[in-house]
Amino acid sequence: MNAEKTALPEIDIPYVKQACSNCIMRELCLPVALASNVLDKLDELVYLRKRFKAGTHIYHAGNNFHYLYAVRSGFVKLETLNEDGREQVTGFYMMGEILGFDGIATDQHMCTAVALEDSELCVIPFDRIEHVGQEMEHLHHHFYMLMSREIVRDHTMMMLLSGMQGDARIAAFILNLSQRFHERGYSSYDLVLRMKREDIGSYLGMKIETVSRVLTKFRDQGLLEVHQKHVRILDMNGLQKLVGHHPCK
Amino acid sequence: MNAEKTALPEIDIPYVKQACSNCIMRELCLPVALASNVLDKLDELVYLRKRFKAGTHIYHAGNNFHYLYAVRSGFVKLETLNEDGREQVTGFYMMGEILGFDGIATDQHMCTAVALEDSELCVIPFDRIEHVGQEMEHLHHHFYMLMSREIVRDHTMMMLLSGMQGDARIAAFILNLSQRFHERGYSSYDLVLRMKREDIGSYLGMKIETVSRVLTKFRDQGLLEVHQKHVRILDMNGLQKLVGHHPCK
DNA sequence: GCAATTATTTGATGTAAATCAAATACAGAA
DNA sequence: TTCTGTATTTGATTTACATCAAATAATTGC
Repeated sequence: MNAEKTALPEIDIPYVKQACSNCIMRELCLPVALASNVLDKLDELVYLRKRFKAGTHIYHAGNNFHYLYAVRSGFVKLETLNEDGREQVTGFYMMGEILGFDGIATDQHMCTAVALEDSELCVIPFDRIEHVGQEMEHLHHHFYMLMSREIVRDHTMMMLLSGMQGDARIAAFILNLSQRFHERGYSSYDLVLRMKREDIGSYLGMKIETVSRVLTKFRDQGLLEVHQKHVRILDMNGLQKLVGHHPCK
Repeated sequence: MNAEKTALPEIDIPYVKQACSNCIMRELCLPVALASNVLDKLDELVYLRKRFKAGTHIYHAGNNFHYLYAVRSGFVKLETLNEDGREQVTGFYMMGEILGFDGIATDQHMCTAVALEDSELCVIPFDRIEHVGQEMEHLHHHFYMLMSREIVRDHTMMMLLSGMQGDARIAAFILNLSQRFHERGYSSYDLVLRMKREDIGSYLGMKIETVSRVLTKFRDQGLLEVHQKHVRILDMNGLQKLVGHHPCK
């Protein structure tokens, strides 16, 4: 099966046994209140780590669905195939976040996941999650929660796309990244945008020229400092105002 | 707790015990390959039906999360609260579809669900789903599937919002409704739009004037027949071309 | 039934952002 | 280093859509 070439056979090549119990990302990634005997069980579920070089695919639209992927380090973009074949970015994932939920519906991945930089992901065989016994039952709750969170996030994104204009979209995007970095213990003021302007544009529904212009404008207004992929937030409040303060259609 | 007033206490007033095993919507709603003894179990899980008058709320953003709702008849819209307090429609649900997944993430509903016409919903206590025993384990798979489907649908919506312009959005919206009606055994050519133009506009990210103009244009082009809420598709192919044929930004 | 309210359509005008085009900056290879 | 391709920025023009405004149609209440 052609579609399988990328994801499956490679899985057993560069792998390291990885214990969730020792993982610094556990709090964010699988923050189940786990007794230590349950943690051992979890280690059996998440049984390998895999490295992906920048630009390589984690899975392709059409691949059979087997795994969820937890980002340990790096940055991943999700692209959904449009009716007419062109791709659009529908999400970005950073450390501690889990991707792959798009595959459960039809047992085939509906999107393509691409590493934006060299990344390390934990590979979680989904059928093991589904067949955990009674003692691991609250693991189901955790995955329901993760999926619900993704649904809520997508709704927020839909609102942003249908209700806000360029300035507000970029502001919301920057603030969202800022918060996610902050939650992970990084500065909420100094961000590195791992994706290209093109990806940002695709995600936010605007052309790269517009993305560029808005960023320049924000710089001129003293909201941001921009040096290619590095962005420093100078006026967090100003950005928030742009999002909340009726810059809508 | 004020937020609870709407959803909870009312739940036990006008209720009818409803057996999934006899429900005509089961195929679409909970199409688990069920042995009949398992079906009995299911009947215990989905234990009541409730009527909602047009315009009434099924749940409010902020309500504590307890139930999922399966639409038996009628039409429901989902609204998400924006940063600045205004609401935007993020989904429509018709018979056989399940809503409420937005509540799992934080144990509070993040959106508001409103009946667009007199509707009848099956109320599914979510904690029962989560605590089904081994013999009902594949029910988890089914709910994972439903949630994944919602995620995929939202991604499609994001693509539509960020990548297509007015004409294509409306075309995609009509075709989507058409298909969903068709799957339920209704005509895919004669549709009744239960929602207002305003809701359509909110959902598709355009002003009602634009929605109206596009519909008029489609009528003039011979793609549709429009009589207020009733829409008849005259040229399915033409609509599909509009969606697929690069009418994108 | 009629009046009052609400929803929808149609028209004229303004604007945000796409498009077209070209310059500049940056990154990797020879 | 210089060359080559890619990414980003900046400018001029066009366009899709929002906005403003008003007419028409459909609902709702009395």
